Amino acid sequence: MQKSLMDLTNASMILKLLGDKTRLTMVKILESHDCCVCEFVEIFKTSQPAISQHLRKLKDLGIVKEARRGQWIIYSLNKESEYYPMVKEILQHLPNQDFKLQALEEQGLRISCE
Amino acid sequence: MQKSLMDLTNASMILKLLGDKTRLTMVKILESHDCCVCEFVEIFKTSQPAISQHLRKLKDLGIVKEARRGQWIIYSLNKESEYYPMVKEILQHLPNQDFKLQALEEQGLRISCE
DNA sequence: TAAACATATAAGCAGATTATTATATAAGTG
DNA sequence: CACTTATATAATAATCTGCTTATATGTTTA
Repeated sequence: MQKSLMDLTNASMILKLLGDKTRLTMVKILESHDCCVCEFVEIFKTSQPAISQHLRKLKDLGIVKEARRGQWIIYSLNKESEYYPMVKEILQHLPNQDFKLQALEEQGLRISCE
Repeated sequence: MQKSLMDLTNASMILKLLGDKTRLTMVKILESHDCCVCEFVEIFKTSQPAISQHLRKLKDLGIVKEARRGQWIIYSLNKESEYYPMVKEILQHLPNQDFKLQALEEQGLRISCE
């Protein structure tokens, strides 16, 4: 069972990054659905800059990537990241968060980004 | 492939705990060998209180456990922890750190705790 | 092109984190 | 029992983190 090995410096950086409940939840959500910033703002009931800053950190280490679509910027998991294998395994220990996006949909708030 | 599920609050706490290079290395070392505090002090070239404090945090969340043996306190991974399954998987992505203990042995510093 | 919307960046602050120094506790030894 | 060794705890200082407010950038639309 050989797994992709990463050095301890990088590994601890990634774990610290995921060691924040907001960011960890973001990444878990992105595991099943791409999302734009405004959706995260709704989900986490926090300010847009706070969300942007979390996403920036995730992007800086290559965990997520962004793609502009009109005025929205859609974030997704970067499955090409050298860290993705470990991240994916971690996510498998976490409960699905789809209900959070479903709640948005019921409020009609998800449509805004489609 | 159902894994042990943990809630996001606890998961982020564990990841934050492991998101420190010293602690992550400690846990990786403990994966293959029990260790006492004085060995960690040698390995990390840092102060004894700093090591004690890292171990305290790991112990507080149940990642490691301690056992007194004479004047030494031997730390080991707590495999009964509800978090152990995830921790174990994370460790599998990290390079073996046995060489650190071997270096101690060559200096005759490991014997002190045996 | 001005206004509205979505997002990013910058600056500043409060709370958390980690290391250090000093001291306390506990066990072993002469 | 004094002394040494191993470890823990407390207090403190320096650094880091994450949030807020304010503002800038970029896109769409009237």
